[in-house]
Amino acid sequence: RLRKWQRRIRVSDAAERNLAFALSELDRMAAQLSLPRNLKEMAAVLYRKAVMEHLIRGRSIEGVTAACLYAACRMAKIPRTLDEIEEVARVDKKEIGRSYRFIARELNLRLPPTNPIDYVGRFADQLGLSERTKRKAIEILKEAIKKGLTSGSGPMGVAAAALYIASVLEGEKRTQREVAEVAHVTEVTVRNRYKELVDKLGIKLNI
Amino acid sequence: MSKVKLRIENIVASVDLFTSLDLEKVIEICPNSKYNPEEFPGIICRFDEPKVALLVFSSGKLVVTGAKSVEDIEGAVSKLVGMLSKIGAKFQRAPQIDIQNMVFSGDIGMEFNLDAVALALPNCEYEPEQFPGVIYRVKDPRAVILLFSSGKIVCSGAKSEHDAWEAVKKLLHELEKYGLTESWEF
DNA sequence: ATGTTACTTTAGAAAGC
DNA sequence: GCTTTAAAAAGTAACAT
Repeated sequence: RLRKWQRRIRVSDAAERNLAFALSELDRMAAQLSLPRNLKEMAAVLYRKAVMEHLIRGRSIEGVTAACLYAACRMAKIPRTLDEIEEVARVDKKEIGRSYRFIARELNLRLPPTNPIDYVGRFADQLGLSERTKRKAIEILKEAIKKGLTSGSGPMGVAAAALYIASVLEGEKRTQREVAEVAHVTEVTVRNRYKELVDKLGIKLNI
Repeated sequence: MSKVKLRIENIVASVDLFTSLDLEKVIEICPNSKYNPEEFPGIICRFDEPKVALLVFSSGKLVVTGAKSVEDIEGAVSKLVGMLSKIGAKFQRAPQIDIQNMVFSGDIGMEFNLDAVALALPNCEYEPEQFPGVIYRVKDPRAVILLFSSGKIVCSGAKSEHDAWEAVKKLLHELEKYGLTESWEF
C-alpha cells in the first residue's frame, strides 16, 4: 500500500544517502592521503560488502569507512599506519581498530600483519635513498623475517631499522632521527630495533 | 620438553551485602577512599591487608579487585562488613561472593614466531602494529589468552584456576596440532 | 643516550549517563 | 558505548636526567 511504498522510498533514500556519504568520506580520506584511485575503489567495494552483510549496525559510517580504507591499503601492499588513517578520519584509532577487526572477521579478510618490506619503498623515497639501498634493506628484512626475528615488534620500527642499517652499509647514511621521522616512530625504537637486527644477523656497522 | 606454569595475578569478584548503604557515611570510615558521584557512582576504597581495591555502591553491592586469592577477597569483605557494622549497618544474611574473573600470567617455556602462529591458528588475532601478542579466544571454558614471542602468556576471563588450565591446554593442543611446538610436561 | 612512567591488549562486575 | 578498579605480558612513547 501507499504507506509501504513510502517506507520503502524512505529506506532506500536513507540507504542511498548513507552510501553516498560513505563514498564521499572515502574520497576525502583517500585524497588527503594521496592514495591511488584503484585503492579507493577497493575500499568502496569493501564498504559495499559490509553494507550487504549488515555489518554497519551499531557502528559509525566514519569508523567502517576508515577501517575499509585501512584494510584496502594493506591488501594493496601500500600500507598506511593506523595513525596516518586516524589523521584524516573523523573517529579515533580505537574505533578504527575495532571496525577493522570486525569487518576483517565478518568478511573473512585474512590479512596477514603488515610486512615491514611494504614500507621500504615509501620510507626510502622520502629519505631520498637509492634503489641499491632499498634492495639492501629488503634483503636484511627477508633474512630477519626468515629467522623469525622481530615477531611482536611493530613493522614500522623494523622497516626503519633496516633502512638505517642499509643506508650506513651503502654509504648514504641517514641519521636515526631522519629515519625515525619518516617511519613515525621514535629514535629510541629505531635504535632498539637496529641493534637487535645487527647482532642477531651478525652485521658489522662502522658508524 | 618444557614445564608450563601459571601464576595468579588478579581476581575480580562481585559481592552482594544485601543491605543498602549510605555512601556519605561510608566515606568517613574508609581511610584511603575516593568518592565522586559525578564521575563514578561508587566509592573507591583500598585496603593494605589484604591488598585489594573495593568499589562500594549504595545498593550494597561491591566489586573487589586486585586480590591474589579467594581468601583475600573473603578477608576484605569481612573487614568491610566489620567497619560497616560500627557505623550501624545491619546484615541479615551472609554476603554472596561471586568470582567473575581471574587473570594469570604464565610461561610455555618456548619461543614462538608469531607470524607462523597467526598463519596457522584459526580464530586468532595478531596485529603487531597495535599489540605485540597473539590474542587467542577459547570458547569452553570461556577465556582469552595473550601469547607473546617469548612464550610468556596471560590468561584472563577464567572463573577458576581449573578453567584457566583447561583453556591453556586447549591452546597448547592447537599449537601442537599445527606443528608449532614439540611436547610439554605439566 | 638512558631512565622513569605510562599507555596499548585481554576479562568482568558494579550504577548511571 | 563510557566512566572506575587491578594485574601481567612486550612494545612503543613521552618527558626527564
